[in-house]
Amino acid sequence: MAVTDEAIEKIKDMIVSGALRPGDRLPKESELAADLGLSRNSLREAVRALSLIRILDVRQGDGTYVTSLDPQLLLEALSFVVDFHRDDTVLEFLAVRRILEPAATAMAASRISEQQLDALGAQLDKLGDSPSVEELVAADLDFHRGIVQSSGNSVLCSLMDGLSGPTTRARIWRGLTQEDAVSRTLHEHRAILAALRDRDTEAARSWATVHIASVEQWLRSSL
Amino acid sequence: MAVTDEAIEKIKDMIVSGALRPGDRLPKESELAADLGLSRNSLREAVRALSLIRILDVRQGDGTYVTSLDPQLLLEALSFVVDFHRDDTVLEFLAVRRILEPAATAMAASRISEQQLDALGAQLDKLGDSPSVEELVAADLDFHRGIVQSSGNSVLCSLMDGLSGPTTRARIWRGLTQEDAVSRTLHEHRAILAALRDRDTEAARSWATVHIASVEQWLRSSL
DNA sequence: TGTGCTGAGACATCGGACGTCTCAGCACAG
DNA sequence: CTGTGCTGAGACGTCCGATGTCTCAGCACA
Repeated sequence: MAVTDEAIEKIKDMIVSGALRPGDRLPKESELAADLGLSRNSLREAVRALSLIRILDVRQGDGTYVTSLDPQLLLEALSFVVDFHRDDTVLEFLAVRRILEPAATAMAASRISEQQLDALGAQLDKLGDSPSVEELVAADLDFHRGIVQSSGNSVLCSLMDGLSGPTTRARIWRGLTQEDAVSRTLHEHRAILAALRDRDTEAARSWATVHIASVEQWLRSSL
Repeated sequence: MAVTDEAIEKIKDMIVSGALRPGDRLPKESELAADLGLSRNSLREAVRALSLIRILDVRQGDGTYVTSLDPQLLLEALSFVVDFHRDDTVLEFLAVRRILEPAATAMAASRISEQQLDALGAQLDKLGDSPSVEELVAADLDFHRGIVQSSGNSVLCSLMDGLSGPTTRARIWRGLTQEDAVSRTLHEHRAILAALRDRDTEAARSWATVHIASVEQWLRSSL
């Protein structure tokens, strides 16, 4: 195995074993390189790789630190990966979302706070009836993220964020807005919100399913 | 932004835009470095980072290639990230699995081939009644992977693989095997298989839910 | 025709030099 | 005494050039 790969493993082990804890600072590059028995250049490749997936945080002029290792942070890397997928696998991602989103929405129905409900309502009101594509994409993202956050599972939240990130959604919406989908989407959002307000778990789940399924159906017919 | 980060973005763009396709070979390091306007060392950091998450495949003495970009390959990186999570978030990962696994099992019920069913049955028979921990972990992984593969959604399959990889499962099983969980698990596996044989979507979904929930319950009580 | 050698090309690794950035600590003005 | 601004040490950022190692295509020979 290449020395850089070894270094990646060793740093990983140091963190997993607890020798390095979240927020800890690593020895300076030259020291760490000496400890692990490789050159600074090779070590830097390892550090760079770990920093791309948000394990390490390098601050020029300061030092290198272990990140908080929050699921939220680590799963962010997922969206980077998802960006590489082409249209033919978008459907599969959407199918996964169709499984997760209704479940998350149902979970939220029994846990969401009045405050959150009001925030979601205000957001829908602010959007109006004929938003631009960018506004709609942003609002759609915010709306669903707000709900999933209320599910109380941060892993689930980050996963959904990664799976249906801006890029994916934009790609879908680019075509979708040409139909009557805009008003239907807004209507469905309101229905979901109403179900949440009623604390109606099953209604929330069903509306979320309908919501995703309608997108999926459109996408399937247009590919 | 650092030159290396720019390079990562540029290489990503080249792939996403289609200038570089899966399987394509990149220009040699020195050339690419010159094209992107940075040194070979810095470029190498970018390449290493992208190879860690399976976007690029570097072969010493040959060249650097774009991988197949299969969802399966890319989501492999997920398990690397999951390894960093500590016990307190394992429950959240399990909760996500509790959502996905029943859905995947239900999907498999209507699509799985006779051949696959026989393979799963043979695997269960081979395991016997009192397997070792390692055998059980491996068998458990294989069993569920086999089912999820039959769901026909490769993204779902890779995602599940990443979320409940060897490390996570081993961690859970280490404690779980001390109880009567072994025989109960084997029994549940057989029940799931029977439901699949009957093409009984709902029974399959329910057994899968029960299966995960029992693990979750044990885990929750022992933390 | 098949085997084995060989050299070109590409990645692997290293060590050192220099630039840039951050932060703590000191000096000075208010 | 307090707050501002400078300054220098330390750490990361970047680059260069040299050398080692590996892969593969192509040639020579049996």
